[in-house]
Amino acid sequence: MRPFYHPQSEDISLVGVLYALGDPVRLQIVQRLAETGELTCSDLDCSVAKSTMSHHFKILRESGLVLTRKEGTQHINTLRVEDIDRLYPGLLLVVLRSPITTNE
Amino acid sequence: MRPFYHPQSEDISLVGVLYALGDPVRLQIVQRLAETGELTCSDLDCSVAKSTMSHHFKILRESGLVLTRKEGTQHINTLRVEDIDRLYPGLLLVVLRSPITTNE
DNA sequence: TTCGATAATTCGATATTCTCGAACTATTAA
DNA sequence: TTAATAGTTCGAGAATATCGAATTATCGAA
Repeated sequence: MRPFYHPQSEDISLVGVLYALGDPVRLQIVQRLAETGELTCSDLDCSVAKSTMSHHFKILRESGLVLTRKEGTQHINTLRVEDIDRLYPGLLLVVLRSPITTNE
Repeated sequence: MRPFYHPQSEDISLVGVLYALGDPVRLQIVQRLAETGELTCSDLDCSVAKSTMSHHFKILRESGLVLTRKEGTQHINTLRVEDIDRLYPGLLLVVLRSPITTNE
């Protein structure tokens, strides 16, 4: 298993972040992360397959929205709140203000 | 040619808007629309095919970001600033604050 | 009216991306 | 070791994007 790629904050692009947010599953992950602080894959009871979930976390990670660290057998995900707030002030507020989308 | 579909403002979803913004060509269109007020397809010198451009405008329209009206042979596009600002206050500011992305 | 010219959409084919289940890797605990 | 848990990677089929060519719509001139 290769180590995770996390972009430097200067390599985070707006379009990449918006792309990552533009999916109902990923948007919900980000909304729950913002509420709870951190989450593992399996904290989310989701309608999609485990492998798909892994793919979604990869996109969130590589867009710069999420930091993933290993702890034992789990991967713990957190929002890169400071980076995103500094680069795109107001964006996370918009995402949080909207009610959690029940998976459509 | 069927008439254009434009969602009612109550049918505009955050994830749909973010999806529409999460593409470099569409993001640039929105940024330019916000600056110039209105644009036709052919106002944009773009690296993508005409048919692809048409597809991008369709996605912007159906997400609720853009209103398209016919005037003679042209289709004039405007941002639905009031709807978006009311539904997702701060979102357009985030998009505008970031420098126009040269088509990557 | 008919013939271009202009503007943009629609169509059909290929290319890219998404989703899934199965197989695999890594870590911990018995 | 072995089994259990957590998550990734792989390969195939489904969905979406992009392109060029054909089509629709409107306007202005012959």
